[in-house]
Amino acid sequence: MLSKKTKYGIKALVYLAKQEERIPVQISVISKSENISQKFLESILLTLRKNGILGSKKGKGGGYYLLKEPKDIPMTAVMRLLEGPIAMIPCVSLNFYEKCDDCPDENACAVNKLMLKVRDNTLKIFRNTTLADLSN
Amino acid sequence: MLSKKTKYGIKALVYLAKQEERIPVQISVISKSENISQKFLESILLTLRKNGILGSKKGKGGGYYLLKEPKDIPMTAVMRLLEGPIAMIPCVSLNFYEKCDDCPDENACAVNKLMLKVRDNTLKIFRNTTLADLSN
DNA sequence: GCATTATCCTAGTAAATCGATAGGAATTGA
DNA sequence: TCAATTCCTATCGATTTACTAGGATAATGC
Repeated sequence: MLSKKTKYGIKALVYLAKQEERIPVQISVISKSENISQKFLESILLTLRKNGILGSKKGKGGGYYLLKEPKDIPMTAVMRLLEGPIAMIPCVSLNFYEKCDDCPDENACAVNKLMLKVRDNTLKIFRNTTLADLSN
Repeated sequence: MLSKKTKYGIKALVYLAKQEERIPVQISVISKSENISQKFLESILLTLRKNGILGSKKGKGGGYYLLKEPKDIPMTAVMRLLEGPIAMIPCVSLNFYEKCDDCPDENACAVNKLMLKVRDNTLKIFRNTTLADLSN
């Protein structure tokens, strides 16, 4: 299940991508437009900034803005930041790999086999979708 | 993230599918073979039985067995039973649809658009994969 | 400089979900 | 009757989720 954090984060990014110019947009503006709790959105934008997706400016006329062009922001980056692993199970994750306690042999595991297929497909979608694709 | 419930459920089903004959297998046998807590597995097999995937027999020589041939059990059924929705967000779910509170127009929603694509792909995999495919 | 307007940062918290566990009732076979 | 097994309900600690609170910090404009 996609968390609200990720959902709101994507919506905010799309909102920023749709702006004509890359000038700072205040949290309050985005939160009102997208019906997101302002304080919650604040924490989400903060992590996006800390991880190089957004830039920010403090004080009057401040706010958040995209650091790159929307076409250069793949959804893999956004998903991994906000949601965590793209795989449904750690033993098939590229970036968050972990061995299963109960499983003696991954190659013989049916769950591994199935979830690997799912991950491959999902990954392909997120890799081939950028913020630009979502904001048209 | 795939829950342990689903993971264990799939493993148990694969174990049963691999049996030569459709005779009852005890919970304790499966739990030992697959390294699953017996009590937890018990509750999982119970829901699989209550939903027409497994049959059971009580008393000595009792246990659980598949009610259908592995090739006739698609992963969609198993996933929906144990994990719930296949979609990552309710607004693109076929069997567990729910409208988003914050979203005035689904068709204009970027998250909806993206997650619909993911669901389509994942669904295709689960539909085309049966228990038989996993137990070879 | 000082007030205002914003982000920055750390904590906390209520509710839900997860991953079990406990304990006994019901049923079956020998 | 007894032992083996599933059936069923209830509970529980830990973790995660979706926020909220409250102030620190920085930039702007007068």
